[in-house]
Amino acid sequence: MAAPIETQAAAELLKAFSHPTRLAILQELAAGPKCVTDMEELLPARQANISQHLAVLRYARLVDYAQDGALRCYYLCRPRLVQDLLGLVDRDEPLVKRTPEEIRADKERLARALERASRPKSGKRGRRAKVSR
Amino acid sequence: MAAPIETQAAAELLKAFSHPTRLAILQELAAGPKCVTDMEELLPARQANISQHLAVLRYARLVDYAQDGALRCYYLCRPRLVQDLLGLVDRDEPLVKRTPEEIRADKERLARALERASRPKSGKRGRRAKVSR
DNA sequence: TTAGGATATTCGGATAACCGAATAACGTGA
DNA sequence: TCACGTTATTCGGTTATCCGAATATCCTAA
Repeated sequence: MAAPIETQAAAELLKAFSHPTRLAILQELAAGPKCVTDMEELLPARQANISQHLAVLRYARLVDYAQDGALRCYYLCRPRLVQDLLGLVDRDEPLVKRTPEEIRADKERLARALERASRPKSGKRGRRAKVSR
Repeated sequence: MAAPIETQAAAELLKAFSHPTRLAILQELAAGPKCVTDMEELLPARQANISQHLAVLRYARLVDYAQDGALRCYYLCRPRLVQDLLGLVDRDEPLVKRTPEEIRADKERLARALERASRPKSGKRGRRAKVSR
């Protein structure tokens, strides 16, 4: 069974993504490093505001910067994560619709599986479970 | 060049994910359909609150329910999206660190690429661009 | 039809997010 | 050093989110 994710941390990370301006910034940075003035002309937001959002993204460890003279060139410090996530929200999946019957069947199937997992008594093929690690 | 995503809509979608309780709910639903009382005993939250979060998830079209008597069995109506996203935030990527020199090189490379793309004068293989509908 | 279980909604107060304006901090070239 | 360009931070008002409490709605069995 998949280990439950750390919802607190994960939610904080996702919150950093959950703003149109921040998404736009990440999108721009996915195309290449940029400094704040670059972004000012690419986005419908002002300098201070962009800086504020960059602070949020920095805190979430999604971006970092390299100082180049008076400029700060921002870049994605977890590019895979950002690109994959942008890709995910971009694609659209057809909505699933389920009937009560399907749900019942699904629940029963799950219940049986849990049964089996919690009571592996009928051990043909000995006790030597290969521990997952 | 990748089309820019609809940041407004995408941010709204991501906002639905950005709460620990909602993430936990989605995680539970990823394991199988559940009704509210099921979740009450799985999560550290009360009925009304869970219902409120479910309303948010419903509005974001992440979950739907099938009525079964007095019960409402909730399920993921975009299971791929939810599972992939949960998978993404779970894995951790080493943080990239860049030097100003790398950044400069990166910017130059990008600039040259844009040059090439915007000035495709040297047209061997004629003008017949296949228009994308 | 009514009681009771399951779920949703409304309300209100607390907290957090957001953003513009002003200003601070920093780096560079003169 | 100084002025200026670039970016960050602080402040304050507005709006949004969150959650408990109370209550409403819906369903079913008796």
